[in-house]
Amino acid sequence: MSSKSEPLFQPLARDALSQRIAKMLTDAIVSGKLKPGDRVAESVIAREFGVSRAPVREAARLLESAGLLVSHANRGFFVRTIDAEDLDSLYELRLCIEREAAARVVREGRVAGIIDQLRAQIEDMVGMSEENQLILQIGVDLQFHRLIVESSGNRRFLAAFDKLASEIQACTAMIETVFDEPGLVARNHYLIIDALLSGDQDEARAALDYHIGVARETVVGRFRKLEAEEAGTR
Amino acid sequence: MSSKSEPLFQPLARDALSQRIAKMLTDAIVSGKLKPGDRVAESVIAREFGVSRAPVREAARLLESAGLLVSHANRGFFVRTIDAEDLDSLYELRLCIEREAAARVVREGRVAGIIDQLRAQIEDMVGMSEENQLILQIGVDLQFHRLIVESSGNRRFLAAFDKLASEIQACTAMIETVFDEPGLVARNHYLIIDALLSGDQDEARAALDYHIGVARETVVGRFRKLEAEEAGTR
DNA sequence: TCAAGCTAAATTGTCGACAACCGACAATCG
DNA sequence: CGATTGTCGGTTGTCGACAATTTAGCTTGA
Repeated sequence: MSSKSEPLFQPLARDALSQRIAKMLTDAIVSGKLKPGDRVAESVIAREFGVSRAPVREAARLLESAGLLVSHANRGFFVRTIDAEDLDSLYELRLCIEREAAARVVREGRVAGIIDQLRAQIEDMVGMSEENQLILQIGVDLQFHRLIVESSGNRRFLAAFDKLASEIQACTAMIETVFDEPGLVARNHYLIIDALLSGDQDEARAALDYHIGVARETVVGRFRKLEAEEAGTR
Repeated sequence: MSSKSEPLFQPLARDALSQRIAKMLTDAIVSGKLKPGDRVAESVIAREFGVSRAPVREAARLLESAGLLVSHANRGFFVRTIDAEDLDSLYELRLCIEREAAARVVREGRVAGIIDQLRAQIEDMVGMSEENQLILQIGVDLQFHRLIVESSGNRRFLAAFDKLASEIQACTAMIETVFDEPGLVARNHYLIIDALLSGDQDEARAALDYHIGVARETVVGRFRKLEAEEAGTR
């Protein structure tokens, strides 16, 4: 029964420590338990996890290159603070990448291969919006866009997108209500599907210009308001 | 002569070790002393520099996030191998970023502020092309493009560009003659300047589409040939 | 009261050491 | 002779320790 088709055992991930710590820290950040500007002292984290500082440092460097932490020489790591302008820049870069990725998907005729999965993801989003699972919905939302970028076939697009996505996710986690009408946002993704199916590269670009443009305005707008409030209380 | 323009002494960076090691390693890679696929054992490097493994590891992680090294769990670091397709993806991403950056420079009226510096850099390139200083010319070439991206005002554009640029530089260092006519390549940058001065965003985009498109074809083409040769000898 | 200066505690940068692990070669068995 | 198993050198992952630096609290003086 087991010649070679089914390897019976998975490779049993054993990079364990630094990877696991990185994941814990990531979760703490995107879930908001660690807030922007918070200090992340490696010695403290190491004590809490009951490990030495080396793997914590490793994990922190990982999150630094992911853009979730920043490090100041001789002063350690801090949760990255991000201002509205920076977030806006982030969305602009995302737009550049995603519109060309979508165009590429159309150009290389890869739409058919992913259309079912995309539809299913929209359904998921709609379901989550009805249950007010905002955080989860945003996760699937990013997965939807990631799938498009992934099937563009350009590995650099994907790598850049992944980096952006984690930061965007962390930012949106800081905003209480990201969208007024989550259901509408979810269903708007059908417009992207339509554009992809049209087979016209420019139409695909236009669809993403619009879609991401709306998200950009909404999220950055909320963020600006949030900044203004904080400036007031401070 | 030196009130504040030229600070005579640098702040004597005290992150020293890992930073300096990272720079050394980077130079070794972009200059081709370390070739793609080469092993970079932290213990070996540490011995050579006469330091412990910690700062070497730190530096290696830095270069990893810069895309110059890759790490395999429990096996250490290797100089990143890059195939022609990957390089092509790299140029495509670069194009996405740079064309929008240029459009932004025009849109926000920042051309005047950098035009002199851009011209000077072209002159430098021309000079270097006449002295067959190819590696140096490519450095200034990237500086030219970096200046445009920098003055776009989008910090994410710049960060992404810097990451790309180091990889592109490393790749071009592997090719003996990158361009047949370096002087022509240098002077072609005037076309970009003209487009920027036109004040038309689309013209700026088109200029970079063309310019980077040419570089892309040339470099990727050479790289493909290089790959074919290696496949033959292997 | 508050600012500046000083001391002590905490934290980072670096180090050397040890165990776990990988890859290659030698030994063993069929 | 081929394949599996055991062994060995070298490397990485992790640790605890120490010195340099930063931070926080306290004292001092105006």
